Amino acid sequence: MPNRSDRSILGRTGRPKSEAKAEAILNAATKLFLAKGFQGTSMDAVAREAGVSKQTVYSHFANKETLFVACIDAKVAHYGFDEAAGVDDSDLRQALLTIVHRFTDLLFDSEVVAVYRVVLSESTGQPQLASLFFDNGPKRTKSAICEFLRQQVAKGRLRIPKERLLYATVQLLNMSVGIFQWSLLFGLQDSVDDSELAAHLERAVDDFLTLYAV
Amino acid sequence: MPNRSDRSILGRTGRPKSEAKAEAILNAATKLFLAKGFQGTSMDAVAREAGVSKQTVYSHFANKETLFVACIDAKVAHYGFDEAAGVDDSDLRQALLTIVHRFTDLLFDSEVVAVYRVVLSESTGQPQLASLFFDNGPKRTKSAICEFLRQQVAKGRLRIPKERLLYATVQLLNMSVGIFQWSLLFGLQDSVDDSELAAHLERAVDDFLTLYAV
DNA sequence: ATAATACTAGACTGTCTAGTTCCATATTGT
DNA sequence: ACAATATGGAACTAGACAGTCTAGTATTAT
Repeated sequence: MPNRSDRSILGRTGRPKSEAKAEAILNAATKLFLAKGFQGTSMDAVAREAGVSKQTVYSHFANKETLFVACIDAKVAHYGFDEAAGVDDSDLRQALLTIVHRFTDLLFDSEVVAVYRVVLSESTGQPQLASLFFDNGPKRTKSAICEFLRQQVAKGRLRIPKERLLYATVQLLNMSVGIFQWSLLFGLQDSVDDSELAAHLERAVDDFLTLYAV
Repeated sequence: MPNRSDRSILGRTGRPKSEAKAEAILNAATKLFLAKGFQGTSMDAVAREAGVSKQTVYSHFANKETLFVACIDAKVAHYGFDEAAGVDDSDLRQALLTIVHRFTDLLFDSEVVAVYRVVLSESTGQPQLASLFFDNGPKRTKSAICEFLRQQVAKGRLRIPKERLLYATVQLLNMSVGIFQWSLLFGLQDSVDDSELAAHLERAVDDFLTLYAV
């Protein structure tokens, strides 16, 4: 793993590593890992897809596992969800609708679905991978939305006991995903009908408000 | 696949296939598939684990895929969930609690978690596998519980519009699984604390009753 | 220019894999 | 007894894989 960002070391000479190649490798590997899984992807295929020699792959990433973790890491960082903070909350119902729409847009994105699948299948052999994904993905999302709910409680618009804030957050999200997430994960459908989803989310938010609105 | 149940063919002679060996192969394969996934399991390993020659494995199951599907099929058949029908419903809240407890007991069973994981990871390459699992597993569970709710509506104890019965069923189940299922699937924890789960399920059922009780 | 490093192209090792085939032996129905 | 089939054990094919190595070429800082 000391193969990357040696650029910063002073007194370094010779031809520098190409960031462009590193990125090409990462993109190629991500594409293959998400499509074919960890074991289904060979380093030769990564090199071929990246238009690079295998040696170069190993020069940037120590081994297959390192490369895999780097791919997941990059994807998780890319799909951030800290946007619940900036939602206009003048109308609470509308704000919640916006939030759950953003949430499902993220969760039902085909690439995110693929990440879920591949992380799940490799999480037995690599427990730290699951933490890496979970802590930087779902957990951050949950925290952001939980914080929004806490603010609404503080503003006197929701009635949620402090010790139930996390429960209520998960409840809102679980009600929002409905049956869609499993259908997508299992590949039984490859996209969600927009109007069907919108109707579903309205019910979920209304039920949530029934439980917690002041 | 014409390798099995040739027993029924009339005029058959010679040494019959051993059902015991077939079962040993199935058990060994199931164990390995659930622990190491489809690609992570070799037919040699299955033969070794079953205490049987590879030839015998191929004599009972045409190929690796057939064997895999047979394993999933057997597991799904074993973990049936048609028990919602027989629940004593004199006390509705208690009946719902019993049902969601049975549901989570099933869903959080370590072997069921392993089946979810392996089916998910192989569902891209084998879409019919996902259907096999989904139709005979989660879908049957959902139907059983949906039917129970329908009866309670008929008895005038719940108020759920007919077109929302499925929505309400999924809602109850999604609220019940909470964050536990993901933690288990990702291997972040390997069991659920009983009292924590019990408290969670009480809240879920109470919320459900708040929404739908007459 | 020179030294240091990155990169390509490919050969190569050692290991694993699925699937097939051969043959000797075991077990069964007729 | 006999024919038919199952089984064990092992060899074999044909190929994939991760990772290493070499040798030549390209690029860069000094």
